[in-house]
Amino acid sequence: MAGRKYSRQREAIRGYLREHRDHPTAEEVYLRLYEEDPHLSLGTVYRNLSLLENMGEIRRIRAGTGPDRFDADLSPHQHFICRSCGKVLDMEVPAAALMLREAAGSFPGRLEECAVTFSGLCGDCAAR
Amino acid sequence: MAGRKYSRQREAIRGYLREHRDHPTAEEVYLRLYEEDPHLSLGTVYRNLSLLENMGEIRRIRAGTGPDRFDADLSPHQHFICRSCGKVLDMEVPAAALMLREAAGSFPGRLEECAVTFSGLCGDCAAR
DNA sequence: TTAATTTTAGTAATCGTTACTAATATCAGG
DNA sequence: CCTGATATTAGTAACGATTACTAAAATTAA
Repeated sequence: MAGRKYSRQREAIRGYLREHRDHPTAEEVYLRLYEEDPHLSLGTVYRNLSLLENMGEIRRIRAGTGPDRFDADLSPHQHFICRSCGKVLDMEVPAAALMLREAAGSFPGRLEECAVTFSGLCGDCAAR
Repeated sequence: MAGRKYSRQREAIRGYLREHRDHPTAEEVYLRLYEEDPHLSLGTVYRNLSLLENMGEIRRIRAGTGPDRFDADLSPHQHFICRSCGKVLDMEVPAAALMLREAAGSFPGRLEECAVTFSGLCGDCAAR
């Protein structure tokens, strides 16, 4: 598999993301796994998150501001980021697929990706 | 108008963005205006771009990777970023408005913005 | 003209992330 | 089980984009 070797650290990162679907940042993953492995390095977390992304095992969510977040849920969905509390919520917006098709039709190149990110106030924050 | 004073620098930045619709970065704006005003500071450009954004006069485009870009075109449209040459193109995707309405309908908070960014290869880069 | 307030230039600091390097871990072949 | 080639790591330094700081200069209302 392309000269890739097993790594305990990568396995832990992969496992953490599969169990925690709250879109953690690299640092959040690091802090949590550091508790069980005090020799873990932040750079290792960043490197493996990028690796897992390239392998197609996880998705990177580029929050408007602040650090990137990561998601092991590969099903087609979008994200909402609350501008007040920073929470990231999953969104199901079927029209997104339609939009990609509509855009790809008239585009004179290769349209590969489409990042959709909603923002505003989440239910909790809007209640105030 | 909210205790804001005139500034020659801000006027130059506003003017540059209105005349150049190629989605320049803060540094590109700085380098170009620096030629006419060798005392201009990069921090001043960043500060005024954020100010103009908050005043609703320009839009900030968060490119996937790399620095933010700015756009004085406030009409509803989306952007495409070429992953090969970095060029930013305007896109007209009517379904985007539909998507926002669809999402807002079932959302239990206040859905304010919807950032859509396409990526892939532009026409020129795809030709190779 | 004056005085309050905003803005600036210049620089330092911050944040998220990537790059570097020597040491360690994995793993295929003998 | 060794052994060597290669991948991976920890730790730290460096990086790019942006923001924060501060004293000086510009704007503006009275």
